[in-house]
Amino acid sequence: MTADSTKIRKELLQIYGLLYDHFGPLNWWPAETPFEVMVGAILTQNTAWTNVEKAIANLKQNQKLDPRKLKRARKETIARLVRPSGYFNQKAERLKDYAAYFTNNYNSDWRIMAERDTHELREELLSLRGIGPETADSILLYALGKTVFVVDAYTRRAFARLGYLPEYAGYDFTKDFFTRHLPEDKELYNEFHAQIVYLGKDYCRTRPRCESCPLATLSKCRL
DNA sequence: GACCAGGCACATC
DNA sequence: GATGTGCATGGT
Repeated sequence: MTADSTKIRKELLQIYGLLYDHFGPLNWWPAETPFEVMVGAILTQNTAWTNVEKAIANLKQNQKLDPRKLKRARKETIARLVRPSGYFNQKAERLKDYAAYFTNNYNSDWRIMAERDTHELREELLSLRGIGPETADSILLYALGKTVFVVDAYTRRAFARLGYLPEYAGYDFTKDFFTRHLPEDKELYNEFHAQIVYLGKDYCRTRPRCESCPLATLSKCRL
Protein backbone atom coordinates (compact mmCIF):
# COMPACT_ATOMS: atom_id res chain seq x y z
CA MET A 1 0.00 0.00 0.00
CA THR A 2 1.60 3.25 -1.14
CA ALA A 3 1.34 6.53 0.74
CA ASP A 4 -0.82 7.83 -2.09
CA SER A 5 -3.25 4.92 -1.83
CA THR A 6 -3.55 5.41 1.89
CA LYS A 7 -4.37 9.07 1.37
CA ILE A 8 -7.05 8.30 -1.20
CA ARG A 9 -8.59 5.64 1.02
CA LYS A 10 -8.79 8.12 3.86
CA GLU A 11 -10.42 10.73 1.61
CA LEU A 12 -12.94 8.26 0.23
CA LEU A 13 -13.93 7.23 3.73
CA GLN A 14 -14.20 10.88 4.70
CA ILE A 15 -16.55 11.48 1.75
CA TYR A 16 -18.54 8.44 2.77
CA GLY A 17 -18.79 9.80 6.32
CA LEU A 18 -20.04 13.18 5.12
CA LEU A 19 -22.68 11.56 2.94
CA TYR A 20 -23.79 9.18 5.68
CA ASP A 21 -24.09 12.03 8.17
CA HIS A 22 -26.19 13.93 5.67
CA PHE A 23 -28.52 11.24 4.33
CA GLY A 24 -28.49 8.72 7.17
CA PRO A 25 -28.73 4.95 6.59
CA LEU A 26 -30.53 4.27 3.31
CA ASN A 27 -31.26 0.54 3.69
CA TRP A 28 -30.72 -0.48 0.11
CA TRP A 29 -31.95 -2.28 -1.93
CA PRO A 30 -35.64 -1.46 -1.36
CA ALA A 31 -37.22 -4.89 -2.02
CA GLU A 32 -38.89 -7.76 -0.19
CA THR A 33 -37.00 -10.60 -1.86
CA PRO A 34 -33.75 -11.17 -3.79
CA PHE A 35 -35.78 -11.85 -6.93
CA GLU A 36 -37.46 -8.48 -6.56
CA VAL A 37 -33.97 -6.93 -6.43
CA MET A 38 -33.08 -8.69 -9.68
CA VAL A 39 -36.25 -7.50 -11.39
CA GLY A 40 -35.72 -3.96 -10.08
CA ALA A 41 -32.13 -3.96 -11.33
CA ILE A 42 -33.35 -4.64 -14.87
CA LEU A 43 -36.28 -2.24 -14.68
CA THR A 44 -34.24 0.69 -13.37
CA GLN A 45 -31.93 0.78 -16.38
CA ASN A 46 -31.82 4.42 -17.48
CA THR A 47 -35.10 5.02 -15.66
CA ALA A 48 -36.18 6.99 -12.59
CA TRP A 49 -36.87 4.73 -9.60
CA THR A 50 -40.33 6.24 -9.06
CA ASN A 51 -41.35 4.72 -12.39
CA VAL A 52 -39.83 1.38 -11.46
CA GLU A 53 -41.93 1.32 -8.28
CA LYS A 54 -45.09 1.57 -10.36
CA ALA A 55 -43.99 -1.28 -12.61
CA ILE A 56 -43.09 -3.49 -9.63
CA ALA A 57 -46.42 -2.72 -7.95
CA ASN A 58 -48.19 -3.79 -11.15
CA LEU A 59 -46.24 -7.04 -11.27
CA LYS A 60 -47.06 -7.75 -7.63
CA GLN A 61 -50.75 -7.01 -8.04
CA ASN A 62 -50.91 -9.43 -10.93
CA GLN A 63 -48.90 -12.16 -9.17
CA LYS A 64 -46.11 -11.93 -11.72
CA LEU A 65 -43.24 -11.07 -9.39
CA ASP A 66 -42.36 -14.73 -9.24
CA PRO A 67 -39.68 -16.38 -11.41
CA ARG A 68 -41.79 -19.30 -12.62
CA LYS A 69 -44.89 -17.23 -13.28
CA LEU A 70 -42.84 -14.55 -14.98
CA LYS A 71 -41.17 -17.16 -17.14
CA ARG A 72 -44.55 -18.53 -18.26
CA ALA A 73 -46.34 -15.21 -18.73
CA ARG A 74 -46.96 -13.77 -22.18
CA LYS A 75 -44.55 -11.07 -23.20
CA GLU A 76 -47.40 -8.71 -24.01
CA THR A 77 -48.80 -9.14 -20.50
CA ILE A 78 -45.49 -8.25 -18.89
CA ALA A 79 -44.98 -5.33 -21.26
CA ARG A 80 -48.34 -3.90 -20.21
CA LEU A 81 -47.48 -4.24 -16.52
CA VAL A 82 -44.00 -2.71 -16.74
CA ARG A 83 -45.07 0.05 -19.10
CA PRO A 84 -44.50 2.87 -16.55
CA SER A 85 -40.78 2.08 -16.35
CA GLY A 86 -40.18 2.78 -20.03
CA TYR A 87 -38.58 0.59 -22.75
CA PHE A 88 -41.38 -1.80 -21.86
CA ASN A 89 -41.05 -4.12 -24.85
CA GLN A 90 -37.32 -4.66 -24.30
CA LYS A 91 -37.69 -4.98 -20.57
CA ALA A 92 -40.57 -7.47 -20.83
CA GLU A 93 -38.43 -9.73 -22.98
CA ARG A 94 -35.38 -9.35 -20.75
CA LEU A 95 -37.38 -10.05 -17.60
CA LYS A 96 -38.82 -13.21 -19.10
CA ASP A 97 -35.36 -14.30 -20.29
CA TYR A 98 -33.91 -13.63 -16.86
CA ALA A 99 -36.72 -15.50 -15.09
CA ALA A 100 -36.13 -18.50 -17.37
CA TYR A 101 -32.39 -18.37 -16.69
CA PHE A 102 -32.93 -18.12 -12.93
CA THR A 103 -35.44 -20.95 -12.90
CA ASN A 104 -33.66 -23.30 -15.29
CA ASN A 105 -30.17 -22.87 -13.85
CA TYR A 106 -30.82 -22.27 -10.16
CA ASN A 107 -34.27 -23.69 -9.55
CA SER A 108 -35.40 -20.09 -8.77
CA ASP A 109 -33.29 -20.23 -5.61
CA TRP A 110 -30.94 -17.33 -4.95
CA ARG A 111 -29.09 -19.37 -2.31
CA ILE A 112 -27.94 -21.88 -4.90
CA MET A 113 -26.95 -19.04 -7.21
CA ALA A 114 -25.00 -17.32 -4.44
CA GLU A 115 -22.81 -20.39 -3.99
CA ARG A 116 -21.20 -19.80 -7.38
CA ASP A 117 -17.80 -18.18 -7.65
CA THR A 118 -18.34 -14.42 -7.92
CA HIS A 119 -16.20 -13.83 -11.00
CA GLU A 120 -17.64 -16.78 -12.93
CA LEU A 121 -21.17 -15.77 -12.03
CA ARG A 122 -20.53 -12.21 -13.16
CA GLU A 123 -19.32 -13.43 -16.55
CA GLU A 124 -22.40 -15.63 -16.81
CA LEU A 125 -24.73 -12.72 -16.04
CA LEU A 126 -22.96 -10.51 -18.56
CA SER A 127 -23.57 -13.11 -21.25
CA LEU A 128 -27.35 -12.66 -20.86
CA ARG A 129 -29.01 -10.13 -23.13
CA GLY A 130 -30.12 -7.15 -21.08
CA ILE A 131 -27.59 -7.60 -18.27
CA GLY A 132 -24.67 -5.19 -18.48
CA PRO A 133 -22.01 -4.39 -15.87
CA GLU A 134 -24.12 -2.25 -13.55
CA THR A 135 -27.08 -4.62 -13.56
CA ALA A 136 -24.82 -7.63 -13.01
CA ASP A 137 -23.00 -5.99 -10.11
CA SER A 138 -26.28 -4.78 -8.55
CA ILE A 139 -27.58 -8.34 -8.61
CA LEU A 140 -24.33 -9.71 -7.17
CA LEU A 141 -24.22 -7.20 -4.32
CA TYR A 142 -27.83 -6.44 -3.47
CA ALA A 143 -29.55 -9.74 -4.31
CA LEU A 144 -26.78 -12.25 -3.58
CA GLY A 145 -24.69 -10.47 -0.95
CA LYS A 146 -21.41 -10.66 -2.88
CA THR A 147 -18.70 -8.13 -2.06
CA VAL A 148 -18.84 -6.19 -5.33
CA PHE A 149 -18.73 -2.42 -5.75
CA VAL A 150 -21.51 -1.04 -7.97
CA VAL A 151 -20.82 1.88 -10.29
CA ASP A 152 -23.41 4.07 -11.97
CA ALA A 153 -23.51 7.30 -13.96
CA TYR A 154 -23.60 9.35 -10.75
CA THR A 155 -20.50 7.64 -9.39
CA ARG A 156 -18.49 8.52 -12.47
CA ARG A 157 -19.81 12.07 -12.67
CA ALA A 158 -19.36 12.91 -8.99
CA PHE A 159 -15.87 11.46 -8.62
CA ALA A 160 -14.70 12.94 -11.90
CA ARG A 161 -15.83 16.34 -10.59
CA LEU A 162 -14.02 15.66 -7.33
CA GLY A 163 -10.86 15.03 -9.33
CA TYR A 164 -10.40 11.32 -8.66
CA LEU A 165 -11.29 10.09 -12.14
CA PRO A 166 -10.86 11.29 -15.72
CA GLU A 167 -13.99 12.91 -17.08
CA TYR A 168 -15.02 9.93 -19.19
CA ALA A 169 -13.78 7.04 -17.09
CA GLY A 170 -15.28 3.70 -18.10
CA TYR A 171 -17.22 1.30 -15.89
CA ASP A 172 -14.41 -1.13 -15.08
CA PHE A 173 -11.86 1.64 -14.53
CA THR A 174 -14.17 3.33 -12.03
CA LYS A 175 -15.02 0.09 -10.27
CA ASP A 176 -11.34 -0.81 -9.99
CA PHE A 177 -10.60 2.59 -8.48
CA PHE A 178 -13.03 2.00 -5.63
CA THR A 179 -12.19 -1.67 -5.18
CA ARG A 180 -8.49 -0.88 -5.05
CA HIS A 181 -8.78 1.90 -2.49
CA LEU A 182 -11.62 0.88 -0.21
CA PRO A 183 -11.44 -1.86 2.41
CA GLU A 184 -13.11 -5.04 1.13
CA ASP A 185 -16.34 -4.66 3.06
CA LYS A 186 -19.72 -5.73 1.74
CA GLU A 187 -21.68 -3.43 4.05
CA LEU A 188 -19.53 -0.46 3.06
CA TYR A 189 -19.98 -1.19 -0.66
CA ASN A 190 -23.70 -1.57 -0.13
CA GLU A 191 -24.18 1.70 1.69
CA PHE A 192 -21.61 3.74 -0.22
CA HIS A 193 -23.26 3.13 -3.57
CA ALA A 194 -26.64 4.08 -2.13
CA GLN A 195 -25.18 7.27 -0.68
CA ILE A 196 -23.61 8.19 -4.02
CA VAL A 197 -26.92 7.73 -5.81
CA TYR A 198 -28.61 10.07 -3.32
CA LEU A 199 -25.81 12.58 -3.79
CA GLY A 200 -26.37 12.31 -7.53
CA LYS A 201 -30.14 12.61 -7.35
CA ASP A 202 -30.18 15.61 -5.04
CA TYR A 203 -27.07 17.56 -6.00
CA CYS A 204 -24.62 16.23 -8.55
CA ARG A 205 -26.85 16.18 -11.63
CA THR A 206 -25.97 17.33 -15.12
CA ARG A 207 -27.34 20.66 -13.90
CA PRO A 208 -25.75 20.60 -10.45
CA ARG A 209 -27.22 22.12 -7.31
CA CYS A 210 -24.02 22.75 -5.39
CA GLU A 211 -25.50 25.01 -2.74
CA SER A 212 -25.80 23.02 0.51
CA CYS A 213 -24.12 19.97 -1.04
CA PRO A 214 -22.98 17.66 1.79
CA LEU A 215 -19.50 17.62 0.22
CA ALA A 216 -19.25 21.41 -0.04
CA THR A 217 -16.79 21.58 2.88
CA LEU A 218 -14.25 19.57 0.87
CA SER A 219 -13.93 22.48 -1.61
CA LYS A 220 -12.37 20.07 -4.09
CA CYS A 221 -15.23 19.92 -6.55
CA ARG A 222 -14.38 21.26 -9.99
CA LEU A 223 -17.73 22.99 -10.40
C1' DG B 1 -41.55 21.54 -24.63
C1' DA B 2 -36.93 20.35 -23.59
C1' DC B 3 -34.29 17.74 -20.47
C1' DC B 4 -33.32 13.92 -17.58
C1' DA B 5 -33.43 9.26 -15.25
C1' DG B 6 -29.89 3.99 -10.39
C1' DG B 7 -28.21 1.16 -19.11
C1' DC B 8 -27.75 -1.94 -22.69
C1' DA B 9 -27.42 -4.00 -27.43
C1' DC B 10 -26.28 -3.55 -31.89
C1' DA B 11 -24.49 -1.39 -36.22
C1' DT B 12 -20.86 0.86 -38.26
C1' DC B 13 -16.43 2.75 -39.03
C1' DG C 1 -12.19 0.03 -29.52
C1' DA C 2 -14.53 4.07 -30.08
C1' DT C 3 -18.64 6.26 -31.39
C1' DG C 4 -23.67 6.66 -32.63
C1' DT C 5 -28.44 5.19 -32.24
C1' DG C 6 -32.86 2.97 -30.70
C1' DC C 7 -35.47 1.85 -26.85
C1' DA C 8 -40.07 4.98 -24.00
C1' DT C 9 -42.36 6.49 -19.75
C1' DG C 10 -43.12 10.09 -16.29
C1' DG C 11 -41.36 14.04 -13.40
C1' DT C 12 -39.29 18.83 -13.33
